Amino acid sequence: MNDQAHFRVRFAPSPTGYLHVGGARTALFNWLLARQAGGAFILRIEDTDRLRHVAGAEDKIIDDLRWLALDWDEGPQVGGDNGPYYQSQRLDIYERHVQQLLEQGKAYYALETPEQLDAMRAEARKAGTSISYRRPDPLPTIEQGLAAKEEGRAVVVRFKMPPDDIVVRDMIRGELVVGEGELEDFVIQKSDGWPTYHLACVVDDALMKITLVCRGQDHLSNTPKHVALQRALGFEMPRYAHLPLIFNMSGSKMGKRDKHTAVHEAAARWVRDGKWKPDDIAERAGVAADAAAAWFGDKKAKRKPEFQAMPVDGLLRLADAADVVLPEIDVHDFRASGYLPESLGNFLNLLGWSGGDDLEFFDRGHAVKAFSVDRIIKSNAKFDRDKLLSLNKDWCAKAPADRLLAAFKDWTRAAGSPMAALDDDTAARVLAACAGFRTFRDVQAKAGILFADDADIEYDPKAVKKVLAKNDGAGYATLERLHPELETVEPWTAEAIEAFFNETCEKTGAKLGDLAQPIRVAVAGRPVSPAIGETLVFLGREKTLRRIRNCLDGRQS
RNA sequence: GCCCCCAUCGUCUAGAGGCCUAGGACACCGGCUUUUCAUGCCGGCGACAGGGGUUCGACUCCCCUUGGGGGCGCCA
Repeated sequence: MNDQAHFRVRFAPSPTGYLHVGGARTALFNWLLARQAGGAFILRIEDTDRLRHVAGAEDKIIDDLRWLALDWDEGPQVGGDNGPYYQSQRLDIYERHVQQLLEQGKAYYALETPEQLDAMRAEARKAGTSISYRRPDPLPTIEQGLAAKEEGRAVVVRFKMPPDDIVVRDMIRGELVVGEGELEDFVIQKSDGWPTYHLACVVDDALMKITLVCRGQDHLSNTPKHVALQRALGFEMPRYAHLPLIFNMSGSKMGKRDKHTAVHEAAARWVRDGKWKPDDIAERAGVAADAAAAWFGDKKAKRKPEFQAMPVDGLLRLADAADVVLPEIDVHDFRASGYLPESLGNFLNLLGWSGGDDLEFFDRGHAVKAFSVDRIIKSNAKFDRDKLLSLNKDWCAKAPADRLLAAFKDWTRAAGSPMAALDDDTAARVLAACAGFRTFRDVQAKAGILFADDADIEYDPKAVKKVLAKNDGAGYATLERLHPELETVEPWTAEAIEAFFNETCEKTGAKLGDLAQPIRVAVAGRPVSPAIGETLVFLGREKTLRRIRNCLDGRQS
């Protein structure tokens, strides 16, 4: 019991953008561990990189964690006894520890210039070794370091790596031994006085009494450094669990670059097909015309930094205009695409962990009970969106109606869908009429046009040809015939409308599709919509008749 | 280049020496249901990276090769 009360884990994101799915998985696993043990889950913002910091990113991360229902016991917004929880507010703490190491001779001021460091690295590479920094002999004294600082030179503090073997016990990977001389003296304080990740992380984990550090495997190689620091500072060593990484299906890293690449490929294709001119693209993306011309005429341009730096809103406008669905990378992207947090959480739970049974569809409650570190998988995983899509479909199908409705309303508002204005009852009926959808975007695609302005209808030429124009305009003839009859259908309900269609079929010997499809194309512009009765009810009689009329009036000979 | 980690269907994974004719899910293919698109139901295709050991017996243990990944920053 006491043991459980002392169980403390943390999630420590760096505010350089939205919450990445990999980070979300790490957060989830930590949360699961904490809830299961009855321990504490701490959120700490690692904002020690002033250059890469993105304004407002921490709030976005916090928002996405909340959306995923991963609540924390200590951290931003909730406080706690071990704060502050922003590293940028803990500089005095780090300074104190750096001074301590300095005074004890366990760290020293290092005066090398970037050029000297580069030279050392090149030399090490040639010599076939991975340690490049050579400790100066004799070491600069504290006085010398201070004096150099006075002169305005860039001075950092390096940790003096002790000549010991370091053993890290990882709960997932087992024992990891790093021998003497395999680690170099790394920087613990930058020349601007801010701590590096290694120092800040070790100090905070200790002061925040973290008992288990569960993080991405990309930190595995750093861990021996952390252990050495802990020893030097007299800290207790937490337990470690390094999670496998998550990649794209192609095996590439899931990064925000993927979005740029997707847009670039689409835009370049459109330029090639003559659909767009670089000038149009420049305008939409809000960039200089010559830049756009250079980017989209050049296959390799997508790798250029100027292109990668393209502003996000411009990117989104482009993607929207080009009908490109950007690959989802961040939690935020999945929100925008109309996924349920339940299914994203469920899916992430399955990446790098398995319950050992065939159960794949489960809620958080089950996850808390079933989760365990020894069932975490060692190998990296690929993020299969198809599987997520399928899982989301199942979650939508099984979610309680009120829960689904609430999530749907959130989404319509965020997505700026015309369905955002619907009352609850209608929205619920739309959801029911689209049953079988995979994401809310599917609902939008199927029924959104019914609630949009008439002018927003884009008639799909293929559908018009096949359903309306074919056979000497048989479909148009059907519209002419049904239009007046639809005026008299009473009441205007799905049942009555369906009954009307069925009766007409019986009378004329037509098949339902012969009647419903022309109507569907006329009112939706495409051969896809909910069942014909519901479709027309959502539209209302007036709009139905008007759209059919408009369609007939706009008929091309 | 150096150090480290990993390795079962296309993908996520089950498998802790005989339960394996290697199981499930997604994807894919075929069929059925269906007023469109979906959904749903039924069936099918499909893997132990290669080579050496250890053992009466290896997907399971060991070694090598190959492949994938990470680290080697005044990024985290």
